Amino acid sequence: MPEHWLNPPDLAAARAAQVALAARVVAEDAHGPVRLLGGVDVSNTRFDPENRVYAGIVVLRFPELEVVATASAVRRASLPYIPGFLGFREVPALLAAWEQLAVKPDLVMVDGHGLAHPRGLGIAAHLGVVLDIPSIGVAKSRLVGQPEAPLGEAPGAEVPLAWKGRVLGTVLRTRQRANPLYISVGHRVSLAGAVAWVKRAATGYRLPEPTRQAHLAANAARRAATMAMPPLTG
DNA sequence: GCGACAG
DNA sequence: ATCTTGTCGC
Repeated sequence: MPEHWLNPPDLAAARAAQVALAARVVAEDAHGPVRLLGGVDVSNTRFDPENRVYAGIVVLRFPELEVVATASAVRRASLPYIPGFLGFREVPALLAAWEQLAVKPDLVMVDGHGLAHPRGLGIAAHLGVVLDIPSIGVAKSRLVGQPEAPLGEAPGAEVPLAWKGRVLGTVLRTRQRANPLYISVGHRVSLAGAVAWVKRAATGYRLPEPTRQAHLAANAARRAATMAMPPLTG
């Protein structure tokens, strides 16, 4: 795997890497039975001169949705947050956490977009292709595209997310009176399959359990590290 | 040139 | 993403 797929020298190289990686995305259900669902997320500390990012990964048994494994890792981000280049900022830390995982999941839900990205390589697709594992993008807001029609207010309501005449994902309402989620293919999963998995992992909260638990894990890792820091004196 | 812009 | 407790509404 080319080094610049994770740490490009500049944005031009990052852009080229995304195009190359996007060509490797498999938008079809190419995976075995899913007994273990994974959830990944990253937490940031604001005003941190060191640009540290805390990655959290959780593994849940399906269909029970009980957490059976957790892992976390801290890395210094090589880039600030730039819309469209989130993967380069968070994937390295996620890979470090992945290595710490005692048991690997059969499919992972990522906090962010997959194919619903300007170059078809949101963080979910980025992570999926680099690890070559089934992945799904579960974003809380849109990056590109617009809903093709008004979204129903009932949980389960969904509408295609279109951009430039193409359907890149699905806008899905998982909870009444809560903003919808933006689901898209990450890798080795079809859009229909991605939406189905998110629904199967829904528990009444806005976020599906894998991503919800990953968010908690990432925050826990950050707080633990922060509280371990020696107090400033003088 | 201007506005939009995952986490 | 993050700063932050209680509070209003379903």
